[in-house]
Amino acid sequence: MTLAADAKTRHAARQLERTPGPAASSASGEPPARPSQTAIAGKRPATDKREAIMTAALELFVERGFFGTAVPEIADRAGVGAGTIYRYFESKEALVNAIYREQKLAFGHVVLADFPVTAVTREQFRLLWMRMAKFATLHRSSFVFLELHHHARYLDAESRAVEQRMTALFTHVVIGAQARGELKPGDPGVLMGLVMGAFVGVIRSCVDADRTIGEADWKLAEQCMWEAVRA
Amino acid sequence: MTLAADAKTRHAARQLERTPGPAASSASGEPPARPSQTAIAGKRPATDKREAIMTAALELFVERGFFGTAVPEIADRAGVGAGTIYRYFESKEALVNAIYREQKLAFGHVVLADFPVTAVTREQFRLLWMRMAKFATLHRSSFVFLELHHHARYLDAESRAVEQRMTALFTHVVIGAQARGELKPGDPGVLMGLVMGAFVGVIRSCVDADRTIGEADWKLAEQCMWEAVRA
DNA sequence: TGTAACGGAATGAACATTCATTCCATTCCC
DNA sequence: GGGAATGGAATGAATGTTCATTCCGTTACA
Repeated sequence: MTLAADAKTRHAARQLERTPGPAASSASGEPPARPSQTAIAGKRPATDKREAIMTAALELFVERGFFGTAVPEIADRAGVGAGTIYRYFESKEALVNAIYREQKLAFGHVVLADFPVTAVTREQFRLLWMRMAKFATLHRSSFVFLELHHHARYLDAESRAVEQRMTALFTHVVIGAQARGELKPGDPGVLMGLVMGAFVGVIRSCVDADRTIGEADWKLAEQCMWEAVRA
Repeated sequence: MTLAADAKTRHAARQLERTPGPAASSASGEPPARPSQTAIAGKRPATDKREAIMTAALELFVERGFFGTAVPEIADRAGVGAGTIYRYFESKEALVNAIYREQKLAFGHVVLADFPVTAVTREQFRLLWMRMAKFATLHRSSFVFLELHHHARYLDAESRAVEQRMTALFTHVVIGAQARGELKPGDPGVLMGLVMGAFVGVIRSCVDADRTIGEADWKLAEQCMWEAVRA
């Protein structure tokens, strides 16, 4: 079990990508015709509008929620016409799904890149926590966005799959560590919920108090949560 | 400091109620004329419609979110006409605020009633956790609702005040315990965020996995989180 | 000049809220 | 006691607004 878990995690970051199964790529991501794509090099890619739209939408979804945000508002903030959004995304729903996947994968890559599969659990835990902290600090709204849309009904199957793959990876790490007697026994889901929830709770407490989270806060919290889950 | 905290908590549950300050009672809660109210005794109160509306709305807000829920949907589920809702609530926004306050106060009463101010922190912690668990188990959607709307922009000043009063109470307990050397030092907000977040995380992990949370899960989680915050 | 990208007014659907009407428990009058 | 009158509660079709999406005239580029 332990070995399986480690093997599963070795190329963890890579495994988050879409499974190349049947009917996998048509879902709802891309518009009928993606603009320009023109030059192999040079020409600044026309995708900077796509990015502007995604950035604006992400911010607004965080501020007001999905249904609370009007598409023309997104267009305004992105500095494009309302119609332009539909050149890049099939619908508002496709847009939120594209953002979700992009951010979830970005999070996965930051957190899981070169994961030290052979290290002791104490070090793995510290690394995971601190990488999550780094991501959450650098991309605060992205992190809040992911939390907010964690299980929204407008997420499609592919977006849910990205989430599930990530959860599965963590679960294997936890089960392995439990088997080695380095983590408390008990339902792995509960332990992970505890840790992830606590992490979110720290961010939320600081957002609420309009305070920034310092390195010291993160270290304190990390120490606390390690003591929470260690065997 | 310790004494202040204890004194502040002695009648904790009572302190959550609205401060009778100026301009406090006109906000947006009640309809122009509350129906019937007819008999001093006997006659079943016409408020069962009000309750039906609030119950239906709470469920739908949890399922679909505030903006994702249409008022006629609420009316349908409550078994009343759409117009009836406006006899009891000034607007959709007033409705969600009424629900928020009701549930937040209910939570506060369950958790803080007869709080043992003189007990050692270990026991206070266990009691708080287990009472929260009780509330969350008995009123799952109420708890999810409170989490979901924690900082929604459509909450009015009074609703936010209810939330703040509760946070303030907890903060005093934490600061007192820290002063006595029973909890880890550090920003009380971070410690509270850690614990509350972890609590929510456990619930979420179980909702996600479509699993019910047993007494054993709650005890494990409680033990974990005590070890997280104890000095 | 021709082609593709763009903007933003136009469109139709869905929404929150209103209001003219119905319903019914109670009161009043004989 | 019985029948008519009363008025507040309830209703749901109607209303005006807002929204996601489309459409087409304009712009930018090759």
